[in-house]
Amino acid sequence: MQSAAEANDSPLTERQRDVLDAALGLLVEAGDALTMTSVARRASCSKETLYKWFGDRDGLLTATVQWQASKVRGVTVRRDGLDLASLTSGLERFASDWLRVLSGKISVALNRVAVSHAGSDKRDLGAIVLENGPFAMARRLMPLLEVGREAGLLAFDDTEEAFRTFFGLVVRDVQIRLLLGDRFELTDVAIDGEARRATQQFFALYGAHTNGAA
Amino acid sequence: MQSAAEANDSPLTERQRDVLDAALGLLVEAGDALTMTSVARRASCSKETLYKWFGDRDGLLTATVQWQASKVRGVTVRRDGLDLASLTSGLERFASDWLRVLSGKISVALNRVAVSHAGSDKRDLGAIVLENGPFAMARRLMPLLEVGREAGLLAFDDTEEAFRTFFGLVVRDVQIRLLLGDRFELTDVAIDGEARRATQQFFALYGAHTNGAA
DNA sequence: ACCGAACCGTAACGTACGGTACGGCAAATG
DNA sequence: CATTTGCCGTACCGTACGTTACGGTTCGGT
Repeated sequence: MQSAAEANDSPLTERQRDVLDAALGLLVEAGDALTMTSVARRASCSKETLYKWFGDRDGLLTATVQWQASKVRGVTVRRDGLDLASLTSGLERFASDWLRVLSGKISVALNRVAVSHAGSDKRDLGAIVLENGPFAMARRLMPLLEVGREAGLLAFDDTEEAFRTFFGLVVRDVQIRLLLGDRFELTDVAIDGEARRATQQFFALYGAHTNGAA
Repeated sequence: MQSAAEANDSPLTERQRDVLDAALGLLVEAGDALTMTSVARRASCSKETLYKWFGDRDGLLTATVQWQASKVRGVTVRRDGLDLASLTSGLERFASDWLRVLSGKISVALNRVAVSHAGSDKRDLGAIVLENGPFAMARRLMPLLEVGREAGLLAFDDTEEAFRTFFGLVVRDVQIRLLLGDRFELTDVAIDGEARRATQQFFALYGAHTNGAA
């Protein structure tokens, strides 16, 4: 019974990607009420095919989450600019993009289902979301922070510590409130404002010109 | 069919509180896999009684969450001290208590189930957790911040804005990582350290002696 | 033209669980 | 003591859903 569900690194066919997109849409609309029947109907495929391709319901969910994760990649940060202005704009763009993704319906739906299944002993969706969420953000941002430090613009001892503070300044209570269903209005201009504020506060805490102690 | 589930302000009997404690324990252990049968067995009561007391499964979950929420109340903040030292220690104790609650198994379990049911159109557990979580923290902390401002120790325009920044500095990525199942080690001394760091950073951003602009 | 693989649509199966009904018992109530 | 009340234990019902099975169709290969 070694289906495509276990070899999750096998390239997806066009049809399979369409099926996963259907599952994704359904996940956003219905949340955890996602049923195999509804996915089959939405994707115009048979349940037998779903089971052949993804093994079981958990495999389908995992493949869906990974499929979405594979889409988000590629927001790379250029580290060619070493002056204060480009570092600032880099951090601001980072915070802005992050908040935009975070407050999107897809992200909220994915985090919801991952949190729901976090205690389970089956395939861990939480680890996938964690890996492609906060951890991915850390992997992309920490090099930028270190470049800023080497350029004498930032001062900190622990890079991860600095990143986590930036995370806190950017996200604050937005994510948990969204996950808990709080109706939240985050326009694009508000997001840009939040990004600017967070970046400014981060410089106030870790900028080399102020106080170097964390 | 107006049972105790609808009049949620009716005082609970000792037996009912025991039942809710059993449900709480089961929620921590099994998460959303909590079944009416398992609660009845754990609490040594009949399912019929559960339905008579709480209406339905959702009512039981709601009552359980509210029961836990009613326990946490009472961490009031004294605002009698107006000097820097007492404000600092007040903020530190606040952050410390908050992180301790946040990283506890019960809080994680409750937030998990609330997030899971957030999209539902039934009784909104998310609103309850939100009300007794971040919002309760805001209601308790914001007066303290304003007292600090009136004493000339803090400088900010928007109290809620200042609170949310404090929230971000304290919680950072801890809660979302816990909810997503990340194995996390947070000893008591680490929590106290986090609280001190967050408070210090908050003063660096909003202390009246540094820069008054947010 | 023929074959087999892949897949669609749907029906069917098994089970878990929410919700209900009922018999018995123990304590309060009179 | 008789009666009512409240609750336990358990059996039961209905349904939703994961999973499987199967007949029919399309399509690429030979």
